[in-house]
Amino acid sequence: MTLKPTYYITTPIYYPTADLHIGHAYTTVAADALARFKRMQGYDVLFLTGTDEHGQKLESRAREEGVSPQAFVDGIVIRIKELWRLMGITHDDFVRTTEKRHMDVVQHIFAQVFEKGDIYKGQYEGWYCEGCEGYFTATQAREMDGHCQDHERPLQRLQEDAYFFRMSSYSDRLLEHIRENPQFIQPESRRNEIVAFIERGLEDLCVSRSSFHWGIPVPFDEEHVIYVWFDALSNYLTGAGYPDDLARFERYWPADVHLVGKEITRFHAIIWPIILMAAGLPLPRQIFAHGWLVLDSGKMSKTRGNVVDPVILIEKYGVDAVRYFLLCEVPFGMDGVYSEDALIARLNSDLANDQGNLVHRTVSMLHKFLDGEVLPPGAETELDRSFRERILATPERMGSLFDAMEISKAVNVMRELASFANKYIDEAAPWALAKEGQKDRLATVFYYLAECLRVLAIVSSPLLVETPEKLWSLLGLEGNPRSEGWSKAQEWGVTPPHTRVGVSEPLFPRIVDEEKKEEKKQPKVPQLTMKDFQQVEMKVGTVKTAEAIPKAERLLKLTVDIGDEVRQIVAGIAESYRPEDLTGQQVVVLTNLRPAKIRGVKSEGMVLAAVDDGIMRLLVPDGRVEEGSKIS
RNA sequence: GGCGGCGUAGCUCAGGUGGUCAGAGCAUACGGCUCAUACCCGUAGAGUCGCUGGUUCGAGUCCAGCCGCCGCCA
Repeated sequence: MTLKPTYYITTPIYYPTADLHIGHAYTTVAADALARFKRMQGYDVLFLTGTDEHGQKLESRAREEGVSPQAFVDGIVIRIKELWRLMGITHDDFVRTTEKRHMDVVQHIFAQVFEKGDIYKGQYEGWYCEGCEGYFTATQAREMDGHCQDHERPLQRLQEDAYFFRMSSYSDRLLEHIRENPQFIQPESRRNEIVAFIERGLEDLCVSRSSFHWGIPVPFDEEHVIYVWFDALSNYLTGAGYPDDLARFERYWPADVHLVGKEITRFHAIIWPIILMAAGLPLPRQIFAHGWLVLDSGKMSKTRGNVVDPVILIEKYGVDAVRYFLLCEVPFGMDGVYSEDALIARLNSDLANDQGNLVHRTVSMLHKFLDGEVLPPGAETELDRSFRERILATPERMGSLFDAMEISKAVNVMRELASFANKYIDEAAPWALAKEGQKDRLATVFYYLAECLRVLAIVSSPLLVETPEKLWSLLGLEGNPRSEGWSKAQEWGVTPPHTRVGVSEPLFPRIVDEEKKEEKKQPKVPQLTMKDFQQVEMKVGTVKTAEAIPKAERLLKLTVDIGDEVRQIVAGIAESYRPEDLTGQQVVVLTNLRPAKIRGVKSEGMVLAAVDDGIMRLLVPDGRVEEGSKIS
């Protein structure tokens, strides 16, 4: 019997009329990150997702396809589960509303609320369109001028028997609950909307339909199926074992958070709590409405053909890049803009340049300077101390941000640590330490860096699914970062001294946009004035001696007579000219170039040559001229 | 139409209760480094803080009006 605290988190259950897009993936990845974080913190997590498989729309979609509704959804659900597998989603249960266990729950609740008197049979009256097979509200009917545009026919006033849920009598209780529990509906703007909505007064809700049959039958009246939202919302109870497995149910219920898209806040923040109150069950602790991933090209829709398929993105960029983008790009409850360019920018700047390169340069240097071994650290300097404090503060800062649902900010804290580590490397300058033979300092710096990478592996584990483990084994550590536990990231000195690191390969390859690369290759050439040009001094010279420079395939060391002096010049022409052919050759020399050492060889000028596809051709005067002749 | 929110550097956005609040990241430019995935580190922006009035010694920060965008209104 475990005494672990529990954490129950849910996603909405998705409507399987078509494959899911990046927006669905966003919700689920966010929930997954939170679930993973809570597990690492030691919570007994129940992470639930699923599919909402009933309703008229599905019934008619299946009819269009010429298959049964069940066969139709079965096909799509397989693909949804495959998507979650691809994205590394770690749900503990997956509720399909067509499962018997769920249908039993819904009928159980419905009957219970009916017996209590909060569901009653009445007459539904409204504006009906035969083409739409649906009712419109009075407001909608007025706006439509009593006429359905889609089907070009007048709305009919229809009446039918239906069951109603007495929501009206719960509005005060619900309002009170919302006011007393500010965390109940988040973010605040959504809560205000909900409060405003309730304050206008709640009507009873029609919770049965008889115009179609693809749904869960009202237990005592086979003519009617239960309203889809009543059906769908109850999945949160099904997943927790209600009502048969009471031990499980009491352990996990009430849910800690229902993560939902902002478009379905109302169902979760009004209908669902009232269903629970009517059924005598505790309310969930929080409904969190997140924003949307909006396309820069406008709203995502099937008809526009701009639906973003997460599977394709994962194939192109890898699951961790896609997850990172989703988690980092959409802040707390706000909308975020999706574009492939934005994803690439994020991947390159954050993952490849900052974090991936940090790992790669650290491990490469460990091999180069310390033979791949993490040695015990020596004395701690001020620089080391601030680095250590920064490392150890990271998990806690990230943790409290996760708890506040500020996932993107938590991601940022992680990024800041990588950035700080890069700065630490620059300031510690291990290459200089190696040159000076400061072995003790070197050992300390790399021990600190190893610890930093260890912590990064742990704190990135809720966000990413492949890279943290790769990093872990690269660091030569035992086990894997996920099972380390969050608190291990707050401990110092966990890396055993003398650990040997593996061979590094870039964790996140940069995505290079070929077009942009071309642009960079050919920068705009600035226009020079005559005055600019007159600053350049070029003279004709004659090569006196020429010899190869050892270990430098392209370079030749020349001595060139430029009239009043003989200069030593290193020229990158060895691939096109043999030294022995150059003696006596006249060349053009840039003589007022600042002297430089190239491969340790002094060079006082530059020999001009044309380059054609790698072939060098020396610029020579068209006829012999005096050494030192100026070029103008 | 009613209620609510937003409009700040090229881009994405931070900026309790009015007075170092004119900022961060990305992008760009320049400088540095050379361990590294042309990477990293440092420095740089004058952006009328949507517009117009007002309150105030002083307003992105409060008030009014206007313009534009968005959310909720079963």
